[in-house]
Amino acid sequence: MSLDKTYTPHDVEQRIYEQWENSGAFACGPHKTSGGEGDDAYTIVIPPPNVTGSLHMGHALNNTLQDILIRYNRMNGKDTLWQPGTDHAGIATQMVVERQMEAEKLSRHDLGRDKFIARVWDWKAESGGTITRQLRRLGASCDWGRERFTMDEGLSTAVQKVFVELHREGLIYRDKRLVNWDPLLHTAISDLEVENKEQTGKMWYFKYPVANSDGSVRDGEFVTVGTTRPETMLGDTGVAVHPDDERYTDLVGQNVILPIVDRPIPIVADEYADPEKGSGAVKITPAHDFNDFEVGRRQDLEVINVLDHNAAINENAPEHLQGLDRFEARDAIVKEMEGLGLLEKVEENPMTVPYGDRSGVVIEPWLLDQWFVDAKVLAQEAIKAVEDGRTTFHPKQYENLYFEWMRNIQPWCVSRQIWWGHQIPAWYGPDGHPFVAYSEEEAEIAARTHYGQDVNLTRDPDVLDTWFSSALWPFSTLGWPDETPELKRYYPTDCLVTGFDIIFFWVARMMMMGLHFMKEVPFKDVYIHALVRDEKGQKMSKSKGNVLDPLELIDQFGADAVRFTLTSQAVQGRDVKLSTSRIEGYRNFVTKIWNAARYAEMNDCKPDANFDPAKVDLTVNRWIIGKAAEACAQIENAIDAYRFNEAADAGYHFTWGAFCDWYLEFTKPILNGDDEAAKSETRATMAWALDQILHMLHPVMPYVTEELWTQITDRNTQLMLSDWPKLSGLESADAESEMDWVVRLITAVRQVRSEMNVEPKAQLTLRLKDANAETLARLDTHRDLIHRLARIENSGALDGEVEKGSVTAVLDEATIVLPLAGIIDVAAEKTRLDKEIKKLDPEIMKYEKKLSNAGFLAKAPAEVVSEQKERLEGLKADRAKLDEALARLADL
RNA sequence: GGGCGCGUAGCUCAGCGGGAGAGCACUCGCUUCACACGCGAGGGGUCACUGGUUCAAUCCCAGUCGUGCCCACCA
Repeated sequence: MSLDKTYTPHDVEQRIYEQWENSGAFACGPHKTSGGEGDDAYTIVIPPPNVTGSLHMGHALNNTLQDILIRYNRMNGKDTLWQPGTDHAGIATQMVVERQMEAEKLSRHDLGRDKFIARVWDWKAESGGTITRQLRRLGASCDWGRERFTMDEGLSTAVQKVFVELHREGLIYRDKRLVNWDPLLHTAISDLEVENKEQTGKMWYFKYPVANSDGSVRDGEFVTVGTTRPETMLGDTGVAVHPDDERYTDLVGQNVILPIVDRPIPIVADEYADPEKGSGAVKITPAHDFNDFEVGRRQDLEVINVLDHNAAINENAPEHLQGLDRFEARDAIVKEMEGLGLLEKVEENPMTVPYGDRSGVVIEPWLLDQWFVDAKVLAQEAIKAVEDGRTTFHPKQYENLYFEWMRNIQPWCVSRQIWWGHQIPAWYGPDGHPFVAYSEEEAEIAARTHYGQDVNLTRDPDVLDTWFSSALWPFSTLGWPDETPELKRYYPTDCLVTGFDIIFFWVARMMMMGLHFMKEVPFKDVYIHALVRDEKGQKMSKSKGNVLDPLELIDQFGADAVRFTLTSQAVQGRDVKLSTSRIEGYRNFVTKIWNAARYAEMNDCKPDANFDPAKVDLTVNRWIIGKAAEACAQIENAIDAYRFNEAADAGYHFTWGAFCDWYLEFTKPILNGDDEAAKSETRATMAWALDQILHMLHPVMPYVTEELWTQITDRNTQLMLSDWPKLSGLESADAESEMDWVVRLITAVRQVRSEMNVEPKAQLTLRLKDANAETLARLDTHRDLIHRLARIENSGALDGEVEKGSVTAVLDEATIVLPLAGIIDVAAEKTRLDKEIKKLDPEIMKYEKKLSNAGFLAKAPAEVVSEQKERLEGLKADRAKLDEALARLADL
């Protein structure tokens, strides 16, 4: 079998993936690699994508990084579990299905709850597999046999148990308070689901007439209040002034008449009113403003709700305004106030307006009975766990973000007035008393005890916030509340890989729930990666329509190229901006690897099981082995520190810069020669080095490496299950310095050739002047490859004078002499030398200045001083040789 | 109003107390027996600005300007 001339990812990827998956290679369990015992577990739970979703760039980055960690640890002998699954995404999914039904002119209420939910399940069955198929295309090595869905039976049991237990502990409670109401979706949402947007709005100043004690209006006496939402004035039940505000001292305790409504409302003294702002008096609308609600509680004000669930004016308002939409009502009220002569002024006002992140409409604070989680209590241990390092964030600075939010955490409103989700396990008696229980039967028993007789119970129609079930993901997917072997083995998980945008939504809540129910952190490390943004630096989102499709890129360039690009960009704390040219560049890298493998194959370089990299003779071979060891260590260190870009870099540079650019060229003379022993060692070394490359790059580029692994050998194994290289100790300093010299010699000759416009085909003579014995020995050892790569036909030491018409270059103690009589272009050579000198002189001055600085000599570490001295001497010697060369040139 | 981050080659970005780097783009030269998705050579940067610490600052500190994001109940 021989390798195809070109690598076509499209043909290969699907086949390879099926082979992996069908062989059971993804499955967890202590049966993995050939060498590893698999004693240590390594676990990652996938951030479950929305079941409605399809793969976007953020997923691609997120899952590429997880796959790197998983594949790397799997190769290192760990029993790895990458737990996959999807999220039911309550509101998002319900919206998708409702939108579909709109085409049939159906609402969910036409169907009824049961039928609607059945329809969502149908939809999930039909298109719920999209994203997991797409993750497969990316190459994700998840244990698909363990795939979970947040509304699976087992996970639903976990949700129920958590709700019931937290309720019994008093950490979930029902409360009537203002919540963020989405008037389009008709549900409450949590604080986090509200997006505050900067806008320029208006501030209207209304005059409220002051009333006499008998209720009549005092002529010409008003209290001015400002508002950005005039429609809420219909629900005003008070006006607050600061207790120390002397302007209003006399009015406290009296009433104003609320215009339009003609209701007397009290003027109260409350520190909430800021004398500095506006008139110093503020209207209080407890039913429609979070602050006002608090003031109302303190001041015992009436709470009058004037909006219905659509945020239209309801029956508590004057008849002529009822039924108007909130914004229509706003206009109408302003107009009416103006007509009454009670509009003092209107100002432009910069403000932040709350929008629902799903619906995109303005959110209304609305008074409702809802279920709340006492996050303040649960946060305590979660804060501690990060403080004491049981869980560590990478990069570390995200811990601040976490702390800040956790320390100021608010009660978490978890009930949602939608149908798709986990229905809250609460039943109400006739008087509305709630019974939280595992089943209706249990609730009935509790009710019987409570009421002393059988009563009819009604189940709470609400469902839980989607993030409630996501918060349990690290243990619910492992079987909790059952004490499964998996739970014991894989919890706590090792690393959570996610974007900073869901630290609050998800990470924080997993920490709270994990610690509360498992008594252990859900993950030891949290790796926060950057967001993949669009070219304007904006977050990609479906609603903005600026989403790039990773699948198209995979089609175009292959999954490996896309993965490598994302990895090379995955720098801690910096956003990823994708450019096609970059992906193209790494697609070329994939091709390069392929071609290198083809070359090895053509030269009969087959892996030899008996090859021992510690026992090779030839310097070139020891050199590439040492380089492989270095690269491998760099990759290990990089992955261990979650510096993915550095891992990608190290692999790239070793493969292309060392192996392809130099090693394959270095060894051509050997492979074409007739020294059988050298040939055989070199073949084995090349095959070995290529093997190391396949291993090292596998976590990032699984497909091409696996394909080559299976194609270039007849070993019946999978690369993904083979052992990570253990190369420490194979580094070779002497081979390194020797080959480095060869590289510099060749480069120097090439430079001269290029700048002198020497005919590319011309074979030159090379002489080394003033070369020491070691240098001459090196020339001798590597003569063949030097001749080949620098196009030299004859080389050796130069004993006499440099002959006229030679070009020279400096290489350590020696001078490279290239007799170019007849070819040399004097002017060009002078230009070249001048250029060199121009580069050197400022350098020399810099070091001279530094070394003449007494402070430097006295305070800098000795090794720094001597190093700088050496550097200066080297530069000076180079400079002297350049002068000599110039002098010789003058003779011509 | 708080908080976090960023400003390094034309573009996208690494690096970071003692010799300025990569990919792409650009220039020149190559059908060199793996690869033109290639090979070789090259041009290009007061490392935003100002001040401080230090023997030494692109790197540490302070401030300024520009820019991005997160949080916040500002009538």
